[in-house]
Amino acid sequence: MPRYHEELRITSRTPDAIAARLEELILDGVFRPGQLLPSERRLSERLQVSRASLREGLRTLRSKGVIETRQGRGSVVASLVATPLDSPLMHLFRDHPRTLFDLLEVRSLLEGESASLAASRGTASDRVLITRRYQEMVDYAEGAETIDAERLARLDHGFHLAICQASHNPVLVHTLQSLTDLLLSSVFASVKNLYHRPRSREMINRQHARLYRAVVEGKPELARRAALEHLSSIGEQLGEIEAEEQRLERSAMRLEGW
Amino acid sequence: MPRYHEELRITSRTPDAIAARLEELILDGVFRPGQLLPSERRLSERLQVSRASLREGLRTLRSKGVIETRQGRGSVVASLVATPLDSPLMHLFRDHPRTLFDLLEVRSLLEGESASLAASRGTASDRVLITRRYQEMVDYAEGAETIDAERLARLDHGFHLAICQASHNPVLVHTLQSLTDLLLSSVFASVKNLYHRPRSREMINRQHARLYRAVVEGKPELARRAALEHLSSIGEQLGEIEAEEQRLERSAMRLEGW
DNA sequence: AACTAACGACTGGTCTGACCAGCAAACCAG
DNA sequence: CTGGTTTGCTGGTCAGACCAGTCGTTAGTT
Repeated sequence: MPRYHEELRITSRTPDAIAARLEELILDGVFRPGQLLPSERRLSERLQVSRASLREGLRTLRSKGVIETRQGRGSVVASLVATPLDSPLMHLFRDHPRTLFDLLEVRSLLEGESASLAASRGTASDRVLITRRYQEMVDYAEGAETIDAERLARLDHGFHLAICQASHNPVLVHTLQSLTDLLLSSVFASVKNLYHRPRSREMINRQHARLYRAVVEGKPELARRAALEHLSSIGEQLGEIEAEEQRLERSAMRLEGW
Repeated sequence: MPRYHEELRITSRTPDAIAARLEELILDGVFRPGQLLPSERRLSERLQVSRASLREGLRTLRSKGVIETRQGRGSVVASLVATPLDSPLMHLFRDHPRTLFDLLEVRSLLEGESASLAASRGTASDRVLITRRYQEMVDYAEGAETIDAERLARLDHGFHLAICQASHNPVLVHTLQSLTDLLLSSVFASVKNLYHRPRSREMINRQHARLYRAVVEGKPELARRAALEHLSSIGEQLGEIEAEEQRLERSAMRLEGW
């Protein structure tokens, strides 16, 4: 029996409407890159269409590269941009550490805007997600007796990502994401060190708390300032660590008779 | 009962194999542009696959623009002249104009920062280069009797790029560059229209002049504001043009008896 | 207790046969 | 000849079935 579910019929053919609807959901952040979509059976039931039509809709998304599907597993939202590990910038970073600060400069700008938008545009469910990420991070930072820097870094990243996604600007999410990837892949070692220094960790915790409060309480300008200060202080810490490493390296070089 | 027609199973999933096979037939000239394909029932029988799979295959071709289908008529091979360049999230831009504003939002932020940095950090030689680009652009805009929109767009872009480079932040240059590419490749037609509208062109000229002066005179905040206003006004203009095009498209659809 | 093999409950992939909706040519009454 | 109706095609959609990977759990073995 053909259905007349208005929402999916108005625009055009059913499968095209399905594809458009799913794309919207992705843009709205309901389905996020890397996330597993509901199963075909569930989706077709939810959208009130047959699985055949649903599948045709999914197929157009697949051919556009928006989702990836594997039998037995499901469909996941593809990351909007494949970050080429060998990007033109990577070389700059290896050869010229000063670009690290250039990177942080741009990131500050984007993180600040992102926090501000999250505070002003964030929905209730965004705040729930942000809170969850924040709690996970705090729980681990305070609960664990031995801290795995890599894991903490991941939780930290998750927290910032949640805030960014609450900005409801996919372009912003994407841009910030790729810059973060760049940062992590170039100075990951230093970032790890950051979490090993008790003084740095304390400061980071305080800044996270301020940022978190500003965002969930919907105070854009406060959120922006908190993000900016957070980033700039991280920049300083990273600078110290880099300098330290260079001193170590140079003394090692002297030891080796250079 | 599932079939095991070797020819269509070896490579991959059935519908993909179908799409590939049909593309081959088109390339071989068996089906020519403009020609009506056999009906779905006939094709599915001929290729020994179910109509559902055949339809998924056809849908892939449709989303690639290889065929066009109308209910009650059939599917015809599209003239395969224009091969549009494909990007993962290009489709999102075409199908969801709202992301255009997300893009402009981020670009404004970066252009503003870029202008501000250029004003505060720019060296004498930076100012020389910026001035040169600005002059080239103004000379062409005022001197030529017939204006080539594409050339003007290139000069415009060169001006903004010179400013961005004066910020002395390679990361900023790179990020802004990639966003600009994205913008141009998604709405290039609209951008061109921008230069064809006398009112828009005048406004752009005035804004360029203000931005230029602020930068070379070393006034960061003024430069940022000029850039922001420039971008936001361009956003408005693009919005108008897009809306106009949609109106044209819709009336064309009515003409065709949709 | 630790490993492994088998099970079961998912997932997507495919098939079938049915009915609806649009189109066009054949047909028939005026 | 003209205009409306019938008829048989087309794609569009649906429900329900079964096949085929995947993964967590559980029962059996070592």
